[in-house]
Amino acid sequence: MKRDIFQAIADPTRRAIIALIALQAMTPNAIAENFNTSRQAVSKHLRILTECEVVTPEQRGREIYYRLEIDKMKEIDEWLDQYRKIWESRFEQLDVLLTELQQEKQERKI
Amino acid sequence: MKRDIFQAIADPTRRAIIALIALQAMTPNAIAENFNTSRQAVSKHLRILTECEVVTPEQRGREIYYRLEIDKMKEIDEWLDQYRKIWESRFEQLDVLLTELQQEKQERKI
DNA sequence: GACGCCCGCAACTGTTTGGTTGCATACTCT
DNA sequence: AGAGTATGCAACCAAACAGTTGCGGGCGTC
Repeated sequence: MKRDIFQAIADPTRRAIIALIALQAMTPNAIAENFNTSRQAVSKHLRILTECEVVTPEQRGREIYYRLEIDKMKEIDEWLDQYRKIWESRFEQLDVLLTELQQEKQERKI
Repeated sequence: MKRDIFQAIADPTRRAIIALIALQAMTPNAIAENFNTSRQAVSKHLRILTECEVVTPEQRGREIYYRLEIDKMKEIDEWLDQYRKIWESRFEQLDVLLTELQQEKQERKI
């Protein structure tokens, strides 16, 4: 079964889990208490997130803390980069257009 | 039916379509020719992408050109921003740690 | 107007997914 | 060792999804 980061963030519940554990690792029970979902549902999402390596389990006694692998988020950032270039170049084009219009205005004044 | 940009990019075929039409609008047939998929399969993905407003159809004669709404990509960028802050702060912490180690080294030399 | 493209829509199929329920395992505390 | 807690795993279900097939409606050319 091939999973990727994009599938991981496709589900709103999973995005909520990611946001929740971003700042500090949490246990499945603690996560489930934070929004109205059953522990088992959270557990299934955590399994998927673990498979995607977005999240890493850390056993501490009888509890398992799940920690966000922030580096995986960078993968999305890298993928987005190709489009960032496009919207930045569009912005530059708009900028060029605006300055051209400004120049025309100036020339007409003369 | 609620769709969002994250569902749009969850499917690899859809990411390929997005990448394909990023630079210039294309028709469903033209898109389908670019990778081994049927026209109808592409058409279904385009419908989902249209519902997510990632893509906009433009009728020209009997052809329909699909154009990428690059601004929708910015939404992902904005969502990613909260995590970007985290990994940047981690990097800074690492930096602080390194300079501290460096200082200790210096002090020991004295 | 008739034919040939380009395309969306509806019906159908096999697969995946999100969620629930029940059970087994492992650790902690007394 | 026994009770209680934290958790994963398998089985099951309904809904969603990706893809195929067939059909009908525009548009353009002859």
